[in-house]
Amino acid sequence: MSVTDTRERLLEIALELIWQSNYSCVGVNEICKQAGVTKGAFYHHFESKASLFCEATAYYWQVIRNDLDAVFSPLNSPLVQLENLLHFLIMAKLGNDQAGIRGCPFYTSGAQIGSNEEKVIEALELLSSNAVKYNAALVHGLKSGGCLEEDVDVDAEQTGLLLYHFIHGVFSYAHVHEVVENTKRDLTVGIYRLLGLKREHWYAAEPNWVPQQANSHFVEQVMLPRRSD
Amino acid sequence: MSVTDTRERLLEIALELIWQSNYSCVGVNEICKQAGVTKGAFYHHFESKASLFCEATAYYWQVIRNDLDAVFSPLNSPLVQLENLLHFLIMAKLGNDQAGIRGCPFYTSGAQIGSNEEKVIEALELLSSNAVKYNAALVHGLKSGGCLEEDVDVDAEQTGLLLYHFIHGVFSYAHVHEVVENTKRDLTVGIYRLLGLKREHWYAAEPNWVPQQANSHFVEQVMLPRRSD
DNA sequence: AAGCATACATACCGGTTGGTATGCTCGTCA
DNA sequence: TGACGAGCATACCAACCGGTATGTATGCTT
Repeated sequence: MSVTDTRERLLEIALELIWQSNYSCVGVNEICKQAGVTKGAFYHHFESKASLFCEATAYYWQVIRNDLDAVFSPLNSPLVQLENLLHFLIMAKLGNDQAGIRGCPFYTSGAQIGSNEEKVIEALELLSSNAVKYNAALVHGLKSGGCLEEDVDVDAEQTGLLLYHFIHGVFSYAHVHEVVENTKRDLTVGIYRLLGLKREHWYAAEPNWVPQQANSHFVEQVMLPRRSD
Repeated sequence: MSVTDTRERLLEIALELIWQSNYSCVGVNEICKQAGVTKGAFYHHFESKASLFCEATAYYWQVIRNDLDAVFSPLNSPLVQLENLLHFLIMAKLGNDQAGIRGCPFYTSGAQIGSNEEKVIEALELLSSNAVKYNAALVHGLKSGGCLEEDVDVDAEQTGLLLYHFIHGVFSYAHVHEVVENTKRDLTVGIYRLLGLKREHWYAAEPNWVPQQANSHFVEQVMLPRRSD
């Protein structure tokens, strides 16, 4: 195993475990066990569990921003971008098999970290603000394209934030209650409505986004009970 | 202290602590300490931490359903009900002082409980399904009153669920990131949009709901660091 | 007054947590 | 060839976790 391998492996496993469960439920021991390394290796590469978490957020963002850039590629019309987003969300959170639901690995974790660890909160804020920026750009494109109902006193930035809230609300619920069936439908309708998408554009475009091979290693399966049993 | 006092006190303190933080971060020791009782008393009244949590959900529901019934009183027009809901949410989550943000005490807790403890998941599901019912009733009323944009293929039940997702998304975020300023505005706009509320009814009615005195004891302050430091 | 159950208080338990101290094994370079 | 640091493995730690065993004060019943 090369030098950077162990480190990356720890990051990936940690992400996967936190994704399936959440920060406070995932112990250092469990991470090491799944990664096939010892605690000595862990604390050789990371100074603390929180530190790992910080680096994992950056790592996570680095991974998904490629996908997001593809989803929101300027080559795609705003309507295609929208359908791409929906497709991306469904794939990322539910996966191909639609077996288990992953929450956002970070969304529910914020409240579980000591408030003294400001670095972590900052990392989370960077993540969410970036996500909102993508959303806002989408809104802006749709608006310019005349796809949205007129709405003078609400700007793209705010609508992007509304989308962010809603999306995480949906998946957070789905993650906890393990219901899948209506998730895609609810997600779609909710986003359409929050956008104020004109009715004639509902389900109008076909998504052209496909998961990038480069990320498939990231979604490799790690077997463990979903919660802390 | 009377017999039922200790028990109720434990329930209330536990709720308050979970509210400010979350299930897995709140220990039995901390609950006992804040409640001013010993562990012996705790395990005299509750057979486990999870059991307490179950009873707390029921207790919580019993408390807020009075408020919800007042918010959604048939004496109020649907538009007033809507504004009441907004008012209620802001008051319940942000409080009068707008100092700290409380997440829903249960929303983020689901993922932190052993999956073997099915009872807890059931209790949570009852809670959320009840909330959705209230929302759905509101949607139905607004629709009957002709306040909503026509939307043939989305029923009241589904819209109620969308509202639920969005609301919890907003407060979950606010709770973690401790931002308050735009919460009320975002919440309002998002709900209006998800409802498809006709533009002429935005901000149209005045809420007539006021917090019930009976619940004020429930929101008593408990001092502790917000997260598990 | 005897008997007994309720309502706790105190002390303690095994297991797990995040974190550390120490030692070993390599490849590298003087 | 020998010093040395990077990259770990092993063993261990105090703190804390949820939970329990046992003692005790109080009040009700008979």
